[in-house]
Amino acid sequence: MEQNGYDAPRVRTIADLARLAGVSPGTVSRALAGKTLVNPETRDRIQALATEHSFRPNQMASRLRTQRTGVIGVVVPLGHERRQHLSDPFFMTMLGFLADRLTEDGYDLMLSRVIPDAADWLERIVDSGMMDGVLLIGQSDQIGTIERVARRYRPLVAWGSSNLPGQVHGAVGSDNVAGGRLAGERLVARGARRVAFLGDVRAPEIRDRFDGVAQAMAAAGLSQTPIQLDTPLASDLMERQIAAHLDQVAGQIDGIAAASDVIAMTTLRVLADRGIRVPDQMAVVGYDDLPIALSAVPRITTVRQDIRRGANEMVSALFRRIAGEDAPSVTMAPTLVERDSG
Amino acid sequence: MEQNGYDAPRVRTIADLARLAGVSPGTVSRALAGKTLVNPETRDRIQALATEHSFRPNQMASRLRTQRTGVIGVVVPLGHERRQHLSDPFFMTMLGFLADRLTEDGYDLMLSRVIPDAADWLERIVDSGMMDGVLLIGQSDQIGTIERVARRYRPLVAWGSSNLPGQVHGAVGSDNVAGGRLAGERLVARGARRVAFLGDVRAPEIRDRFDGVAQAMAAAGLSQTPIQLDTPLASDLMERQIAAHLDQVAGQIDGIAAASDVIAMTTLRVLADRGIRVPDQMAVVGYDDLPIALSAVPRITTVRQDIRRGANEMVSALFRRIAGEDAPSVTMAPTLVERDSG
DNA sequence: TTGAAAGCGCTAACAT
DNA sequence: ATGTTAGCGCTTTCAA
Repeated sequence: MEQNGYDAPRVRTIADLARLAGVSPGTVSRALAGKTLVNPETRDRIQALATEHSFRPNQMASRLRTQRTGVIGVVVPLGHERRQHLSDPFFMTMLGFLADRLTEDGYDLMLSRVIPDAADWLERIVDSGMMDGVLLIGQSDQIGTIERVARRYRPLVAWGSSNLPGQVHGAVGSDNVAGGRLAGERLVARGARRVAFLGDVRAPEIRDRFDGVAQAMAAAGLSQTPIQLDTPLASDLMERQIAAHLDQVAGQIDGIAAASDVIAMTTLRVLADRGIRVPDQMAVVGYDDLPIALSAVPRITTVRQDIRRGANEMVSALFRRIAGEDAPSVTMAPTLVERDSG
Repeated sequence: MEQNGYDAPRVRTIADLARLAGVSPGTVSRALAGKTLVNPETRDRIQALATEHSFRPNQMASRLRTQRTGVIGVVVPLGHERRQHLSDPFFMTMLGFLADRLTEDGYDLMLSRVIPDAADWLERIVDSGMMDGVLLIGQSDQIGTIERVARRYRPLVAWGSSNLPGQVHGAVGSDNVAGGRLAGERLVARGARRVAFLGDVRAPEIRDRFDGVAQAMAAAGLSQTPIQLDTPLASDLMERQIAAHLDQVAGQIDGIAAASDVIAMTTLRVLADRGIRVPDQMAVVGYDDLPIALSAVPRITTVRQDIRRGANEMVSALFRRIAGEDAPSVTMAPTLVERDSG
């Protein structure tokens, strides 16, 4: 079509198409939306015409009119850990599952990576009029902000804990204390008596994991609390930092609880460099159960969070909230995946 | 504010705010946009009022009016490999860098994961009127479609090769043949004489890498072409498949070129299970240089693609195209990162 | 410097 | 079953 060199003016609007079809814009709108109140014949004719001219209605206009955007905002707030990059495997895995699910349900996904220095970072997002709902991956240290906004903006669900009394925003998360306990118990069962915890406890979920490990140690009658050692998230720094930490506590520990599989994997790497055998001389337990845990040498024993299920729960809760229903917070139980590292 | 229990009706529109300020909507619009043609005093007064009522203009309306969306679409087409999940580390790393850069430049990022079964999947996206430009991560087997759309839709840049004669869409990629050659040369230098290539050559970039490896082998005077072995992308399947492959060619090969670091890492895992020492008995070279390559045991020798730079080049090219300028395709040279696995 | 008014392109009453 | 009309909330001429 349009091979004559005299291009017909491009069909850009419903009005254009209506003129071409000899009907009114309203009819075209109905026909394209597949509504029942149009004569099947006109509907087909209009749809054919639309295809022929590869016409697609302007979404911006449609969304302004219907006040329904078909977009879900997925926001990653980077609080205390500004250096953290979006490519963190946990975020990415979560994001992947969210994208899968939202796409299936016909929603688009708008991604924002925000460093919450402006006090109204979340307001800016929810009040932009650009999305039907917002999903937060991680609450970081922004629970106050999140609660404030959630008080008046319902379709908001966050990944993270829901232990706040009277909490109004929907939260989906796993029980990090229980997860930490699982890790601690495993280390004890493997004969560890003195363990180090690798992770930055300024993040509340990491703090919970640490507490869980400590509880397990105490329950086993070990008087010492775990040695907590910070780890930066950036991968190049992480290895050096972990190496420095481990050299410092060399000989004093026989077990390591890592706050994530990424940390665990880097730890294995550092231990291998030092000729320390895992798990014989040092038991290592990870957290998350990302695919890399399975490909590491040795395979990483880890506390599994069901990220796919988490993503699905988040989306389901959000949809319920968009529909005006209530959606309770959900806390999932972590499980221990026993492999070879500890 | 609004603590009296009689909430003032929420200020939702510019008209609301105008009424409150005793000016016209036009003036509010100008004031909020910080335009110069408003009296500084009225401007400040209006801005203060907006802050007080935490008013934020509706983006949908603004964008419809200005015909500028501030949104860049990032699209991952999953062609021949439908099972591939968005959480593929390469995609995710790329996405992370793109998000960083786009956020910096004040754009929002709309993510679509499409399975291109409908012939007009890309048209649907670019004609939605929802974005100012589109970035494609990977061309999959959709070059035809991409070219067709790019012919009339300029702001389109894809990650991938640009070897098509007369290619009209902008492409940013690395030279996969050269990369494959690098891998092959390294294996030869390490004493490998008979190598296997692990990767699915139906993807054009993987095919190029295979060809590069083959070229290197030939240049070294080795008559045998590499044995090509398919690998599924799903992580659980991948390990079993690789194990089966390697058992089948056991004893016949002394080097492995992996199409990605993920494949390389899984390969190391399988070799460790079989007690095959790397690199002494088997040299392994990866591709991409993802963070995991550095944490693997042993550290993976790999062909590095500068993903961060790639992301930046893509965005820069896209912005130039949005501005109506021309942006040539760019091909980056891969480099060899020598580590321990091969 | 500000106001009035005309749309951006679409949809949904309402009317026919 | 289809047409007419009035907006969605904003920006931007044009006029004052």
